[in-house]
Amino acid sequence: MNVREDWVFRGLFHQSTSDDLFERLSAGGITTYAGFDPTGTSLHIGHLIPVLNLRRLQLAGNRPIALAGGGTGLIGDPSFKATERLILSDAEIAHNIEGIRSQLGRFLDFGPSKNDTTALLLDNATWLRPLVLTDFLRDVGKHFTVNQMIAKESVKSRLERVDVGISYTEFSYMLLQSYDFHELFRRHNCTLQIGGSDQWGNITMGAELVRKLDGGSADGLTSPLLLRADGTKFGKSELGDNVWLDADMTSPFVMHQFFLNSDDSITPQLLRFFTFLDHDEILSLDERLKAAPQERLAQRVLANEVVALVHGEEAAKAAERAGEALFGESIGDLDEKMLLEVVADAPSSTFARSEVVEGIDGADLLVRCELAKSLSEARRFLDQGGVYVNNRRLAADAKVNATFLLHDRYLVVRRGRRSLHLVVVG
RNA sequence: GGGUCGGUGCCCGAGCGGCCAAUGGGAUCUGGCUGUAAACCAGACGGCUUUGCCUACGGGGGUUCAAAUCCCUCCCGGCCCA
Repeated sequence: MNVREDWVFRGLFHQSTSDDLFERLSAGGITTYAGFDPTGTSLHIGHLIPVLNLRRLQLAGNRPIALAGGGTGLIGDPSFKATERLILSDAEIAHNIEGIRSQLGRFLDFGPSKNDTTALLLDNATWLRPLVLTDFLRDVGKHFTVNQMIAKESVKSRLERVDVGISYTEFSYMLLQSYDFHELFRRHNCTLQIGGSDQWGNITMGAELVRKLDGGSADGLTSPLLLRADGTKFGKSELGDNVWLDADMTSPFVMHQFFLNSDDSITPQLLRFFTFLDHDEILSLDERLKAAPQERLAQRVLANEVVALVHGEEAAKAAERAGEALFGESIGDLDEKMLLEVVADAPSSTFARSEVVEGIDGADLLVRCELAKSLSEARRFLDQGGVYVNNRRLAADAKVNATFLLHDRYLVVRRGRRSLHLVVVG
């Protein structure tokens, strides 16, 4: 497999420390690592990029190492961050690593392999925590000059900001990440670190440390950071939440919708970053996107591919069906199982049958479903025609009674385009 | 500590005795258009028992028929002096 061709095609290549790195990766046998901050119990789609890149390299015959930052997570990476990071407790970090561990197995092959490409998951707490400060300063610190450290772009903003500054703790972060590279080189003959372009400074320092401390040769390879058309960070849902890989935190349906709604401008790049589709297929989707953008074929394929990758084929199909039902045909035609699937992510509440039989005022219903903060607001929504029951617009003066019930016990209340609430009659 | 300018709705920011629930911009929300989009257009944007009433313009007190607007005081922030 020609790794260079693939990475260049996909736009995954930003910078590397060596001209023949791709050729060596194509030949296989290189051990590569990428680090993950255990700041949450789950990875999100932003983390997925380096994970999938590790997978790409594994498929090309190299060994990937996913390094959980159980040690560095105690410090916090200051790179391009505006303010000092919150420090997590030992217990939180240990808990988070457990969550991440189970997710990585979906993407990297940890099983035994003939040519030694078995993935590893390591935690840098293993070697960072036992470090003795004086030894570390003498053996490692000596190889860095503060001059080069303060010259790094990644900490520049923090050094310039007298109001927040940067603590000595965070300033030390780059030494620890460099030390990781040295340990991985020493323990596993790991000679390559990959990451986003914001990690370039940290990566090259690590490669340098490997040379100085071990006399070895180590490389770095970075990918461009993924940005949306408006220049903001990619990966947040409409509500501003991260899109998590954990199905309990972000349902497959929501993730599917997230990718389905991708901007035309960024979709070709997403197809390259987040899927394993071959080049011809991606090019033909690019064409289709240009020729018939309203079909959104590229977005559909993207959404299905990513959800299938993260949650499996079945989940991807179900998410697609759910979306079609919710936005396409009348929701009243759905069978009960499908109905519940479509609204699975919506909050729900239970009403007594008697009050539904009596009839509920539209404004009251909205407030009780927490779709309006006050009766005044609820009336506004009704007057503006922004309220729907079972996907049918509710007249401002209408009462909702038993004739509205689906399957004799459900009401799907919607305010505007996307705020849903399920009422279950008990 | 002295002086001075300021603290207005989610944010910015007008208003400087009645016509102020308070101009304008942004954010947000709803509708229209559309591709479950962007852009654009329209409307809404304190609460309520909604042709009216109540609570609001840093806190408290006062003047007045009437205060976000004037006075006193306290708290907080900027700037200048010490």
